[in-house]
Amino acid sequence: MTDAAAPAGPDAASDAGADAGSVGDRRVPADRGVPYRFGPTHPLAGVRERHGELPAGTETGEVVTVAGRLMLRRVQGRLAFGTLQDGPGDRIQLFAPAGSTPDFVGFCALGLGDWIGVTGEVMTTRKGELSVRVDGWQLLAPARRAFPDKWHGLSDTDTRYRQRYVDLWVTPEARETLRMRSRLVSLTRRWLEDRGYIEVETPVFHPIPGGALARPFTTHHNALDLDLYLRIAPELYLKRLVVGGFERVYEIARVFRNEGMSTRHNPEFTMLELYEAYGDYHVHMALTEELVAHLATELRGSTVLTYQGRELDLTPPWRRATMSDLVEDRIGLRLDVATPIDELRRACDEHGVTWERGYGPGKLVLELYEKTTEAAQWQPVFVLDYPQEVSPLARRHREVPGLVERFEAIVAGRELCNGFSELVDPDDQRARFDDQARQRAAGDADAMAVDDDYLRALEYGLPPTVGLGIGIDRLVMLMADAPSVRDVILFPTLRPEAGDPGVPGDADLRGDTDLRGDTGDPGAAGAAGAAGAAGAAGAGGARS
RNA sequence: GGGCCGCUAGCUCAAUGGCAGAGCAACGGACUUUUAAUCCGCAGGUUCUGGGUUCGAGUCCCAGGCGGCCCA
Repeated sequence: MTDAAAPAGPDAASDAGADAGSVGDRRVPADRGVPYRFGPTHPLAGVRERHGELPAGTETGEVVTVAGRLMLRRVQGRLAFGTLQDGPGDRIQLFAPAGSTPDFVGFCALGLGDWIGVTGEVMTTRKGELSVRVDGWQLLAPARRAFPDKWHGLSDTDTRYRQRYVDLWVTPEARETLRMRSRLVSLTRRWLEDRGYIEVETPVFHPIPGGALARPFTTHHNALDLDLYLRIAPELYLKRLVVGGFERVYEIARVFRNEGMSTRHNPEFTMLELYEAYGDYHVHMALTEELVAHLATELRGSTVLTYQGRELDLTPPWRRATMSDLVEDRIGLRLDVATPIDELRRACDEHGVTWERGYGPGKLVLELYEKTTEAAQWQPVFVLDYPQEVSPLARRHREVPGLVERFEAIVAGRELCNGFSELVDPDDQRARFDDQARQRAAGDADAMAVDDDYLRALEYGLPPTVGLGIGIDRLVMLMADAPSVRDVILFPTLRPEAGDPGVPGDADLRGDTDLRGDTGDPGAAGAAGAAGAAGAAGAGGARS
């Protein structure tokens, strides 16, 4: 590997280096002298691995080609030092004596943040700092905007989220968190596939929003002249696949819920959903705790970790407790779906839980649990056996009337996952849908609608099946010790920046437009407001 | 939706109601072993927006925008 000729050898690099001397002038077109391809021989961590501890003043004789951004620079007359950083966040010093560095002046004129490629011998300085001597170098991309303060980085969270491309360079925690997310997803895929699960992709556009109690986003298909919903859950499609004979399926699904935003809620988020034929909810409780323990071990080196300064022990098995038991522990009242409704309402009033007339006993119990008990659970616990009233897709409890075989794992006071023995009886499912439709008609925007095709699928036969949804964003928050969901999402949903010309005029969004600039008549766009006019102006400007 | 906090140079931050500043970055110069290099010089502003109070507003008041935290 290392002996292979570097695509940009010292000679080639020095030629380009001479050309790059003009780079100090930021008005030069961005790709002047920038190659179409570059071939680093090692990531910076690789250079460090190969030359761990060397005495000061060593010349290794090994020539490497590395690339990254110039993050620091110390020019000292006839000798210059630079600090190169690469994508994974590793750094190495560049050592550039005027006598041997091609276009030394150009090298010294590089700006902080510029991408460069460097070829040279690995060595250590008199102080023992591992360095690459700049025998050849090449500009790969100038940073035409000033990089943030080299010491303080970015502090404004808004800017960090909006300009993640900068944040990832200057905020190590952001880089580590978001790279950890990627590894977590990858590990999850491998782990599931090792257990016979196959990954599928089901539609994002749903004619009927289903699979969860949540408010959907709407969109419109022009050619079909059809309103569609962005999915709030992939659940009903995945269970169709179990009917179709995919006995173990999973999807890492981006879902969309048109609800409030907070440190725990982004309008679009990622849910792992999986379904396993022949299993009941005990199967997926075991799977959940094993998967999470596996991820914790791989990502954090232990199943015991700290989240926001508090210890969290994810070692299986996790505690299992019924909702009624947990509520009783918390507020000292034995309540369940068989409790008279007046008593439940009184308990709500006593604990400051708001309720509505339409709430049945199940909804009241759930509200009480969520408002008084859920956030108090820190160590992982499987909360078992939810009211049927609030679980329209879950199978009746095999022993307790009015309940279903459903569980949620609560970790650090928050719901991490939700699973249940799936409702397999089409008649029962139709009754549940009808009940939901009544609630919907009564004004509950979160309630489900009847999905006839799903019922038809059930009529072909869904075997005993268990299903599970795990919130990937929240899982990453736990693993990365992140306080906000926005820290684990590369580009969290934000309002557009003020004066953002990126919003096209309303006319541009209608069907038969050919060119944005031509249809955005500022006069006609008057009703569409300033954003429309700005959009048209922006498009026109870009074309001139 | 409510409460509190924040918004000043590219970045990080100052500024009793009295000439809007510093460090870093940029720009010019010195410097051959630095580690956030150092030193000299120079330039940089719609103080988020719009009103108001005042002789005078970054600062006080009102409205709005964006963000953060807490609550619902």
